[in-house]
Amino acid sequence: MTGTGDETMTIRAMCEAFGVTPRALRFYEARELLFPIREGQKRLYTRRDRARLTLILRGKRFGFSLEEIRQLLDLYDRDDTHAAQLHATCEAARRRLAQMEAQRAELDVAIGELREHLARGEAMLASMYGRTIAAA
Amino acid sequence: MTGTGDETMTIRAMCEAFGVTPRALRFYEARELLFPIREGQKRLYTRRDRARLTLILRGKRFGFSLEEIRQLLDLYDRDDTHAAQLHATCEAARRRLAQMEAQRAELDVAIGELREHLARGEAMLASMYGRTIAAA
DNA sequence: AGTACCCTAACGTGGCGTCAGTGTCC
DNA sequence: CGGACACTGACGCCACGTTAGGGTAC
Repeated sequence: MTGTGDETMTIRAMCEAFGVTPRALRFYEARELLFPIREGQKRLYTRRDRARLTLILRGKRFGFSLEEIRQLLDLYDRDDTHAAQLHATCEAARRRLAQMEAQRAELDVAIGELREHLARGEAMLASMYGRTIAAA
Repeated sequence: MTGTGDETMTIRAMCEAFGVTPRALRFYEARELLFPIREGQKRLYTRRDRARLTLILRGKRFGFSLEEIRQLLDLYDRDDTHAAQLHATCEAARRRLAQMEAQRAELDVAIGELREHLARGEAMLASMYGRTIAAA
């Protein structure tokens, strides 16, 4: 057994379970997103840390900053009914969703432009080298 | 007259013409993307700098790093026929395009997931507050 | 003398990666 | 004694923003 027999996990076990690096977990702790207990110097991650990390990684996939995620997690802790927390999370999600949709629109434009530029560039190359490449 | 009467521009004029900050122009110079001449301490930007800045900003919209842009600009300078440069640029464009398409796909997935989460969250809020909000 | 513009130098941002050096356990 | 793991700084990355402090020209 790596641990003491209870439900805590070492940093290594956490990394394997969640697919993150030790550096990332320490970083989240420095930013006050995780609060592992200490056994001597070593960190031990509890169920609570695991739940928080799940939410952290989900938030990251949606493009929330760690600071935003921290604030939502804090709300979650302070709110027993989770009503206010849920409300705030939905608001944040709506704002973030709008950003992501705007970002997708910009990305679509950029992709379209780059495709055009690329087509023109390849056409120029073809005309420079003769028609040998045009068929490829 | 601000300048010496030739075709150079001050940093201020460049910023207004291209919609960038002085800090950005100095930064591009530090990274060797621009080479304005000096009149005393002041920078004077030539036609060449303007042409390069146009390409820099275009490259940035496509998500190229400044280092990648610098390499392409350097090729452009060293290659009189621009054949090799055009070839390299097209290769870089193809790679970048693939990245952007992958990013778009990920973004689509994330948007879909976030919409689902949001819908569930709003449904929970509605059930908590009764049906008063559900119709809104 | 003010003020409008220019300059350099250097730190801050976000999310970690990557050493460097030390400690602990087996 | 070696090796695997842990730890704490602290600097590096990218593309600048933002002071801080000083010069120069009108």
